[in-house]
Amino acid sequence: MRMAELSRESGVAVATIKYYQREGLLPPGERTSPNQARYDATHVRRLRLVRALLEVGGLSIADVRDVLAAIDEPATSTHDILGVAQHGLPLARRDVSDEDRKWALEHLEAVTAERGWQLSPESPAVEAIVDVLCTVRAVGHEWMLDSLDRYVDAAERVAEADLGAVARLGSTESIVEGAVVGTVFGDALLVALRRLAHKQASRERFGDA
Amino acid sequence: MRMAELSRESGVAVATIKYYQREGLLPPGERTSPNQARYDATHVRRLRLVRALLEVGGLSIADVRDVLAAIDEPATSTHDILGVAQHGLPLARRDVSDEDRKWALEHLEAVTAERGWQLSPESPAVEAIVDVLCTVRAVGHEWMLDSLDRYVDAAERVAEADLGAVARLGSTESIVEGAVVGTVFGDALLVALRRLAHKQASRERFGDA
DNA sequence: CAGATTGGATAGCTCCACTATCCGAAACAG
DNA sequence: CTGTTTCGGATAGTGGAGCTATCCAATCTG
Repeated sequence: MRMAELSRESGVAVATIKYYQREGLLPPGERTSPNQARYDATHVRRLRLVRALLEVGGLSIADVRDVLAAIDEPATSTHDILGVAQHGLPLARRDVSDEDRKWALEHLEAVTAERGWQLSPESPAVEAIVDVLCTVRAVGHEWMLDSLDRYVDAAERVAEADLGAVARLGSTESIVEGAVVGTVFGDALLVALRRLAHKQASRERFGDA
Repeated sequence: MRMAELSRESGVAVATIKYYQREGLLPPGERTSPNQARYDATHVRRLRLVRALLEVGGLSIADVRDVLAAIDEPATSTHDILGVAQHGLPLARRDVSDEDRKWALEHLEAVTAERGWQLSPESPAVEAIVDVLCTVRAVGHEWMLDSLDRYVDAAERVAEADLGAVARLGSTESIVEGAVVGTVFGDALLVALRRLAHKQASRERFGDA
């Protein structure tokens, strides 16, 4: 297929496809002559993934480029597939004071220790959690920490499901793509489900007014 | 306090504070003369909340304005406090075909029915979930649906914790602010904890390589 | 062969979240 | 009281992100 068909198939404007090519989000087509190229189903698929990461995942163009680079790497050991998937995925960050950071880390350790989790305070995930906890305190809503244990519990459960799902993927296809997709869209799914669960729990607790 | 001190106290540049005032994110100070004003601790607090919603919550200026408007409304019944909090909070949306939408809704109903959840297909949360499910299918990763039940379970658990926490807030102060803060920062917290849980689960499953 | 389409390069657009400058009035230091 | 700062308010400008539009010569299509 050529540019126009790729555009029709994927629902992305021609000019936008060209832009994505320039930005390295879409590999070049197979050349048929010095200034003509042909595309195939892999390009359609990649384009759909790019749009999904941008729209649902809320990633920036640069984030998408990093994530795709991870996907296109030859698969590493099963153990760090999720690590590779996480590498390049953004988490909200903030600067907070060292005292605050220490305070938050202690709280986090308090609830993860009993589960035997090993925290490396330098890891992006821990830093992001610490940032959120500090922010919550800064706006005067420390009470949220009371629920931290339940949050950790919920995160543990979905993570187990995620690991199981990824392990079930045959290693023939791109497990890494599965891990990335699962991570990004899993976030969006979890957030939306939480909203729905709020409504439901509120209905159960306070009746149908 | 006056502008300079408000700026120092909150860590936000004077020009930015003026911008937030223009955008309606910060109420005007108390006038002491036709062109002078005085600010107090409520302004510092509000400013910190605005920054937190922007940076951690990833909200736009317009979203923050909507959320603050909800917070400043006189409190309604306990039942729909979370509804008010949700109103104005964004969820990723996409356009998908009606067939896809129907397919996703059936899957969602399949796992929520046994919990006795009532879905209104028009609600933002349901629409967002449907969008994500359709997107997951569009990029060829339907296997994620196998975990949907576990996700719903996790969402239900955190929602219960959230409701409990909000109910524990005395009605004297702004419960609505608590609900908004809990919703927005709870999202960020859950997402970051999931990343950490992935690492931990991967370590347990595949050993320490 | 005529007209449309292609890949590629470049310039421009809109939106967003600030940021900088200017002004005349008020505050403060001496 | 005087001279310097700081104030609020208004207006214009900045830089980045994510496209979008235009132009070109080469190539494909009927």
